Amino acid sequence: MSFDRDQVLRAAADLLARRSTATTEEVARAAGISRATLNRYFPGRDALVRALEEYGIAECERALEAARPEEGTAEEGLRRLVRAVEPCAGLLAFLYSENQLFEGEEQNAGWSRIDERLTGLFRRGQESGEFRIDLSAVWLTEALYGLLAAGGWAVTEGRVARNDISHMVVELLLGGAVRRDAS
Amino acid sequence: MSFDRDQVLRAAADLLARRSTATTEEVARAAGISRATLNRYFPGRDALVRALEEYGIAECERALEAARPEEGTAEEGLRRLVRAVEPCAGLLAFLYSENQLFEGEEQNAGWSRIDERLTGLFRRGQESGEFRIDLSAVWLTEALYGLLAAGGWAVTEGRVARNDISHMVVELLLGGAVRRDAS
DNA sequence: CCCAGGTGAGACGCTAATGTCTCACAGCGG
DNA sequence: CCGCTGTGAGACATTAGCGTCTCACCTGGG
Repeated sequence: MSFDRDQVLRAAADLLARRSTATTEEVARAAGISRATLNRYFPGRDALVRALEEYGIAECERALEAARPEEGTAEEGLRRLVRAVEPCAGLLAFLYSENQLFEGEEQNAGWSRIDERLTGLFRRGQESGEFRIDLSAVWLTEALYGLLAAGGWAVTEGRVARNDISHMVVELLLGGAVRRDAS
Repeated sequence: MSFDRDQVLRAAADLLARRSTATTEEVARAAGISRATLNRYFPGRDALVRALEEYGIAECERALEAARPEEGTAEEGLRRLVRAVEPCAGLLAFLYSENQLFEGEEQNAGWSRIDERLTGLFRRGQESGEFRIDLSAVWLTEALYGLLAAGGWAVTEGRVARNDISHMVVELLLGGAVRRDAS
């Protein structure tokens, strides 16, 4: 059985998204390889987490690529983006909470790129008059992460249906809870 | 120096809200007591986390008590509630992510009470016509937790100002990002 | 002053998780 | 058939964190 790095990363992401404290032994078993092999390719748990970070960043950038958030209205861009990024909400939730631990170290530059792109989307919406300006673009970005993570966890706990996440997140983020008659 | 349970819990909450993986040694030092004493009163890290859970639940219930979410419009209730609960956003973020780990065990009954009360608030808003009904009350509750946690983390990372959290959370939750002319 | 209770400092052993190493074996190309 | 390469299984040492214990010390009440 030969080693498939991407398949291992996907299995690890699946497991760690559900149980962030899983041991490397469990990760290896979930990936169908031995602990020795896992350590050969990812020397240390940190290396695995870093690799997962790269994987998550790549997924996000693929989603950004597919969603083209700078085309059309900002609202349309955001809708496309959330729909594209929703499949990896669980992984994002894991990385989001994991990031809170890397206190001293500077975070991966990939996140900065993604942050900037998201913040840029919200800022564009503000400048075009679509989005309100009393909520900063930085906060809207942060809120998007938070809602995606909340959605991912709510799904794993069975509180909301997986298929609803995308709708729930984007509708709340855009429109809020208050009911309005006209669109 | 005599033992002050509440002061220890507050110090532990402060520290663990920032670094959820802090060792018991660090917690003891932050609380100004020795590891031995910490272990005398909280036998095991689990016991400490459980005590923090009780503490957080009590804080939430105090906030609920003070905010009286069932009085006035649902929107007013929510505004009062967020303002009252915001001071412990960091602790809530810690407990929120910690809860993801207690897979098998049933969660503390206190959370269920709080969940129900929050869900009840959102449901009341839906029934009175204030809140939209295409976002389930359960999801709105979950989103409130997620936004509070995101706000808490954003503050510890210096992305948004502490004083803005309450406004940011409640405005986004109620009104969303889309700009509207009339109130 | 003396005593009792509580606390801090530190040593000790235990456990889980990890990283490393060895060895056998299977697949594969010569 | 033979050697090479990569993998799995398991043993092993190491480490960090935890829980416990002992003992000295301090402090407050009698």
